[in-house]
Amino acid sequence: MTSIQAIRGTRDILPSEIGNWQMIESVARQILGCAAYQEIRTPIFEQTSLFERGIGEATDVVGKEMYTFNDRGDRSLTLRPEGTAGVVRSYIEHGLHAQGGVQRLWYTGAMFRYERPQAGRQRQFHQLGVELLGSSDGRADAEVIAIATQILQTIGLKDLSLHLNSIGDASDRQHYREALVAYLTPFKEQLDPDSQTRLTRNPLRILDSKDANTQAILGNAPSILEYLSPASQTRFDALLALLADLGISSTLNSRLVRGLDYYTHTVFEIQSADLGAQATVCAGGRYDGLIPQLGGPETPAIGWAMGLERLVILLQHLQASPPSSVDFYVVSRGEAAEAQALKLAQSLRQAGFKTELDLSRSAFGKQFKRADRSGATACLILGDAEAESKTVQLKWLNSGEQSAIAQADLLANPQQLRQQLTQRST
RNA sequence: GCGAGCGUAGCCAAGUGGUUAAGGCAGAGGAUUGUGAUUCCUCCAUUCGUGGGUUCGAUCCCCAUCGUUCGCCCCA
Repeated sequence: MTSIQAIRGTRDILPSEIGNWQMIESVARQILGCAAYQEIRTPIFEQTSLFERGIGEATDVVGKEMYTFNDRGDRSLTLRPEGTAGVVRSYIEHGLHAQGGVQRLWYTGAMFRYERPQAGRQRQFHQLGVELLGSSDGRADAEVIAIATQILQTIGLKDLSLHLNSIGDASDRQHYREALVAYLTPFKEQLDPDSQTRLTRNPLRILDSKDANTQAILGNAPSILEYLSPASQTRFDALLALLADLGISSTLNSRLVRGLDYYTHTVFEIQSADLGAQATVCAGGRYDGLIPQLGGPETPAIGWAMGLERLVILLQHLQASPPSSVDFYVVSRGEAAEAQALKLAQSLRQAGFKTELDLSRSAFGKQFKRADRSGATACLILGDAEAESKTVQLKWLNSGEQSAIAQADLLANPQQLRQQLTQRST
């Protein structure tokens, strides 16, 4: 193809598949509204240093996946690879912490990572996420997880599993890191090549290596849970009890570590077995250290993000996006009738009826065929005779019944018309 | 960034080193100049992602490139 096509790793969401997207957004909006979360919209690009400092210079996301460029003023900018950093920047910049108490925020939008496209992974993708800032209470962790679960359930997904872990505070993690390195170093030569380099750069990441041999070696490795301080341990136990009390089942996974540097204590993922290699549909955790690190006041916080493309893929496995059908399909023929048809269609729309006007000027037979295919409940017919008498033929498409009615009377009783439509549509 | 598979119309597809590139769906027109089923007829790829090479000749073989799919890395 020499014609212009969408950039690699980007996708058009076409009208035929938009239904699931809109459904997810409206479900999330409704649930988050009920939980008193407020939407926040932050810019799609930010100073590069925000992500370098927030996400961590050593992470792959920052190291090799960012869309970074210099603008005409020679500032280094980056298309956001995730949502939390921007929200936190905004929180600090506008002093939202000074408004007292906790802030419950949510966002949705496009994110960008320069990666090789694959099932459930694109370069431009969409996330929906929440951030609960200003509380270190275990109930905050439980609330946020419960909301994620509720959203996923309400949009109709099943067979999801919640994986949960605590990675403690910075000092817990430091002690554990040393213990893990001490355990793995004797096996260094037997580890897969990636894990060998991670041994010095980011040893915790070895835990979720997919290499079978590495996993076998990890069988006897120390667990992070043994290195939690008493306070961290108490905190985690409390969260487990709260979740159990909410009826949310979870799997404890001491190998679960997250890719971004800012996480502390609670980390979790919600996975589907139905997505191939990209199984995680929602992931998040607590990030008590991030806000001070970005220049804000000491503020504990927790959040998560869902990958919307992945949700849509799962929904498509369940059922096709529901087709939209119209109430009235208006066919007309002849100059006067066409003009009246346009007016009639417009008044139906103003009254809230979904109305499609045939613009083809082709034979009535063709227009009826299109009416049929549009899935319309009823067809309105205007020809020379109707134009003359200011009437319209109203035809119910699934029964074929047809009757004439004065144009002026069609909307005389909109409630009744709506009722008829509901009855006659199958 | 690495590895493997694939690229024929809007969609799904068959196909072969030789020349008019099956079929189906969708679409357009007509049989039916005011009534949607069905049926029937006609039309809808000078071209097989793109560029180059081998060849008397390439959609088919080779190379490159782009895209895509799956996996690795990593992540939502």
